[in-house]
Amino acid sequence: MANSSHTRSGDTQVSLPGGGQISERALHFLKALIERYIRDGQPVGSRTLARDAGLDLSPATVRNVMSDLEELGLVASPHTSAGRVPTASGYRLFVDSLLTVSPMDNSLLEEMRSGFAPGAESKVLIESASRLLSGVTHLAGVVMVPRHEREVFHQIEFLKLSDTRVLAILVTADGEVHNRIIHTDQECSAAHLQQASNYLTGLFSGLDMREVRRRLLDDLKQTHRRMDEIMMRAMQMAQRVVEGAEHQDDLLIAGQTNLMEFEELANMERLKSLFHAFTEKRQILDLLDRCIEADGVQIFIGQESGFELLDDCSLVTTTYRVEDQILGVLGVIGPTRMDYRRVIPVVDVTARLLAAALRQH
Amino acid sequence: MANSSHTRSGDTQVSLPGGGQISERALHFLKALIERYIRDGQPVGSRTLARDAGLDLSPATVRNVMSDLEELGLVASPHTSAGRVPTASGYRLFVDSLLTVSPMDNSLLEEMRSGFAPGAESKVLIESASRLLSGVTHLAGVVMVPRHEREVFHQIEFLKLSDTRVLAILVTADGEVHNRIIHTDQECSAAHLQQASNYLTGLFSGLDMREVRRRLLDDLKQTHRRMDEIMMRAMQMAQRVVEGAEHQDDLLIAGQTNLMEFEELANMERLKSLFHAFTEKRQILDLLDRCIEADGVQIFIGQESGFELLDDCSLVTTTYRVEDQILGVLGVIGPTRMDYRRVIPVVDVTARLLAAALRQH
DNA sequence: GCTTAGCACTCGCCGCATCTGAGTGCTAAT
DNA sequence: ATTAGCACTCAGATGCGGCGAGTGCTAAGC
Repeated sequence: MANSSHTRSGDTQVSLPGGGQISERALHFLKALIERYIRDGQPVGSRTLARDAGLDLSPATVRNVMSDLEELGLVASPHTSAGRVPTASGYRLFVDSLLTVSPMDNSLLEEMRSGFAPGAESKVLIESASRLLSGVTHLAGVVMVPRHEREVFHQIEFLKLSDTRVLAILVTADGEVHNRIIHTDQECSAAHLQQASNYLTGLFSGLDMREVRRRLLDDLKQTHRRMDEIMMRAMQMAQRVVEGAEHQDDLLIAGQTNLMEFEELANMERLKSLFHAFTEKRQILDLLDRCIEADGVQIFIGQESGFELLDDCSLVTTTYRVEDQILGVLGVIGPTRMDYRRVIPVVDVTARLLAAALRQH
Repeated sequence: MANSSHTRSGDTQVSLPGGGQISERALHFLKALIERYIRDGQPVGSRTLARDAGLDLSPATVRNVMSDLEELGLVASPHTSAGRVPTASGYRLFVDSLLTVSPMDNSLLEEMRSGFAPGAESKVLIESASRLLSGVTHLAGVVMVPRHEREVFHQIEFLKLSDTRVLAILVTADGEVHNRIIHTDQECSAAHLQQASNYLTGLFSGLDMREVRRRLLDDLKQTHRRMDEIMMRAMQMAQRVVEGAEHQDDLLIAGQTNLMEFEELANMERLKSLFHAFTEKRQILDLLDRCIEADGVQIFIGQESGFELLDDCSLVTTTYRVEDQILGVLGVIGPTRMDYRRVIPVVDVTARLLAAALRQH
């Protein structure tokens, strides 16, 4: 066992994150194997790989190398007489150091760019983004919409609907509009409402929602008597609006049905719970939340998501931001066996396009 | 062949919509067969049916009757040595004349009633309805939301966002709020906007949207010069709002994943296209549109929907209305083999509860 | 004249054995 | 270090016999 590694001694050795050593050549084979497996989804045998790798070596040699890769836990064979399949760690290594992302084809870029109607509302833009993601990659596209917390208060307005109902309209700096109907016990005149909205808008305009919420609470507590009654009521109404808009951060998913195409997921049980999670959204949101601080494209492979449902899935995400302010996260969900080379640039570009479109507000 | 019908001559004969004759007893068997089939989804054999029907007849007799039913196209056998399965016409006859809907259990009624938060916004109520439908029946619940056309204009308000952008808020009589951001070439002062909204609200309040749209068009054409410029511009803005709100009639679907439980639909191809139709919504909407004039609970069985995707599905719908005004359609989609006895009252009650909740506006 | 027992028959399904082909690991030769 | 050769493994396809559920028909029974 002193040297079971089938590696030419002259070959460059590379050390693995896991601690092992691996030859350049073995990595080359791993790359070829994964690319092949991504292409047609079937275990790759030594003969095929020998042909694929372009190194003019015999299948027997390849077998030796594959045996090493297996020992390192980078590939596995579903059963004795099948080829090899990448493991999660195999994919990990692949995306981290082997992957050469293909630059994006110009016509596709153009197509994607035209997917965003310029000047549209942010909600529409976000829908476009998720539709594009799923359409172009044939996977499920996800976009987490701006967390309300990070939005900036712009103005608030009250509209009398009837004697006891007031419509509050909260406009944020990015042009988003939130409505809420408030039932009041006391009647408010239009003039009072106007006054209230002017007051609040002056007070909070330009602050982010977290700050607004904080001040609202403080002011309500402290200045209990100093304010006149109308302003007091205005503050109370404002609080209800702001509270109602809490946890507005939502998730848009498109192209879920795309996932039904993949045999590795073609299992009713799994699909059902997956789709269920998609409609519940909560868990997916939590997951995306974890990506929000990261820079650049993030990839979760298989169990890395720490979320059993997505064991056979990968998640490719990135943040989109306007003026260094992170607005949200977008990406795709698909089987671990997805075409990372193509998917990664698409996710990246979508984020940039979305950000650019949002910047126009 | 003069009399191949295995029917006691003393038995009451009933004529069928299709033209044939059938004995009361045969109908009783049909009913038992369908109920059994709905229960456990497997072809029903003569022995089982003999036991089930409670008539103390031998399997042989039952076989004769079943043979008649088959001749009439009410049941079919998947293959020689399987039992019988209801056909679409069988189900049709069943729901039309054999079905005894079970009165709704009180605790369920209570549960459903509490599913509607009193005084909530109509959007929330509609969501509750679709969630309830799918939750209680374990099928997919659909609710078509009020067609904007039929809604009644209540008030309109304009809010200045920036120099060139105005937020238009359209409130309908049922408390629904529609926003739209309008880009204007010319700057509008807050006073002008106030004036405009007063003017328009006075002009259109109480009219239904169809009427509003019509008048808007007429007035814009005819009174071209008689109005001052500000009002003119107000009308133009209003038109853009109303236009934008067109075809707002939308569809809410809940519990799609429930459909994955049924083996008769457990076919990736079919499921995929079904789910696709659910996200596209267009076709389902058209279908529901056809139910809008009907009174009471409507049932489409299998191909009756005229919509290939739903060949193995049934659709149970009813309208919900407030003060004799039809607001929309709701119901469930599920496999033809669904428990109509239970589903029909649920659909019915949901419609009533939703209507009652909406009436509070 | 219905009803029913009896019987031959059909046919899907299950388990079993067999065969094939792809792919492996090992060993010995180059 | 590489490779040809070989024995071996194993999933998947194919074919076969038996079983059981269910049918249709016929003839006997009430």
